Amino acid sequence: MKEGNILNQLKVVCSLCSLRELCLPIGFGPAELQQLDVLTGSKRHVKRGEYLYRTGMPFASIYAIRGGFFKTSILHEDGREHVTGFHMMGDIMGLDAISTDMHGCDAVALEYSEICEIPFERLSELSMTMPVLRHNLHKVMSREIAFDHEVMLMLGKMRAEERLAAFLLNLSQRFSARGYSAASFQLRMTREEIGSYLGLKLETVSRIFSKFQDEGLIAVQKKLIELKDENGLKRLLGSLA
Amino acid sequence: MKEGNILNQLKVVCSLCSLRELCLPIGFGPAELQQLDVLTGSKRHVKRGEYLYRTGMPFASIYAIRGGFFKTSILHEDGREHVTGFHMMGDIMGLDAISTDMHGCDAVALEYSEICEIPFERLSELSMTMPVLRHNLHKVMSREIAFDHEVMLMLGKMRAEERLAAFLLNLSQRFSARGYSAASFQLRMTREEIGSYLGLKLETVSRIFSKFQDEGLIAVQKKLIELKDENGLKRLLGSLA
DNA sequence: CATGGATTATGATTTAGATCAAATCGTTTC
DNA sequence: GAAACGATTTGATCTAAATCATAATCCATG
Repeated sequence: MKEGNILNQLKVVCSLCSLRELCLPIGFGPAELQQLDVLTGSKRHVKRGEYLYRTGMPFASIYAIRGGFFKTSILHEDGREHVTGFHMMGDIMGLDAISTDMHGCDAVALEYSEICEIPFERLSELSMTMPVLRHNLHKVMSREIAFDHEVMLMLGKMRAEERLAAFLLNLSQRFSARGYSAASFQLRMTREEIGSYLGLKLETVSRIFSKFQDEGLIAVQKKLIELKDENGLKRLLGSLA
Repeated sequence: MKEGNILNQLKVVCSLCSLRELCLPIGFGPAELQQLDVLTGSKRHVKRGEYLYRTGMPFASIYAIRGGFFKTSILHEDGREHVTGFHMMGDIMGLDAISTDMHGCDAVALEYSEICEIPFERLSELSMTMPVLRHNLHKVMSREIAFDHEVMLMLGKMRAEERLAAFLLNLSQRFSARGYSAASFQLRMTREEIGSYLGLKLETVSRIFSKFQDEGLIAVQKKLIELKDENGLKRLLGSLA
């Protein structure tokens, strides 16, 4: 890792740019940064409720979230909708579309959001000459695969309470990694959307929030969640029976 | 798509090599094929029950299955195991490990298998100068992400019978794509492993196999499955209620 | 700021699938 | 080839979460 020191210096340089720091984590030289600027030129904002892309639309770009909150969901033939993920600042969306050249899910903003559009073909070409960029792209895709496997474990093996605990802890950890409070945050999605993501019904989500509150694990006020006993939630997760 | 004709010719050239055709789908020139041969030099065989890799082992290579059958699974703290996938000839395993430089799941051979080990760093470097290889690598990773989302929909929204139907149709389709019979195949995994993958108990899997048989949808003889009414299974999948 | 449509909370009842239990079938081992 | 073990099938019972139902609350918009 001879590059280590240089990378650490650059970390400071690009600390203000969420894309560089979070999406395609740091490690570029000044010349490379210029190229990246060209790449990430196209910024867009998406209003609450607006679709960033829809199933079936031709794929050309992936999207890095600069700020805001999204959900992605797939639609089954019979009309059932399943929320496949919630995405926040620094996350990259649209990676699932590369294989088919067509978006395979819908992406909706759950609040006013700003994204930057990254033409995938250009990114791929750039990655040719920029080993760090290439590595980061692979890392981002790989992380999504690994995370999806965790979600499968959750959907396939956990009980409702465990799913909710895992969900809250994951949200907390992600907010925390972005510099926001780990203990207190605003939910951007409805109980129904949480339920859809976790394979539960909204009533079950609501009931368990109430139960967690009664047990002193969290405090719920509509969409504001406070984690009162993080370890309690973790214990709930790790234990059998 | 000016490359189209060339690619089609090459398709024939490498039609005998499962790796080239299926894993990193076709599109290489003769010179590039030589380089690929260097890359894919390391072949290994894995006996039934043997681990190809385990959670926590350092990541260096991804693995292309030349023949045989694998399952991958993750272990929860409390001992619960969840099967995250079944993998056959042409599939690539280990992509989830790139992000952490460490394998995040176990890969076990369910029958005698042959794999070829692809040092990821070298593949990544090669992809620098071989646009088609680069594109295919991205496609393979993207396909896994998209497929995982389908699995989430299955685990989160489908009833037990629908999951089994989806599972059987997916297996059938994959065998078919590899030149085997779509209508008749041998299961390599136990009812318990199917259950683990689908978020069901082995008794439920067994009961539904029996039910499907009674309804004339399939014929089951231990591990040999015959799809008697593919459309019936598809109907089961697409319908509400 | 009033009105109507979402969203949430909570209770009563139902049900799909889990759990518990036992018998059968297969296959590996000694 | 008998013993032992694992895998499968099938039945009876139980339970976690779904469904149905109602009320309360929120909040979006004219």
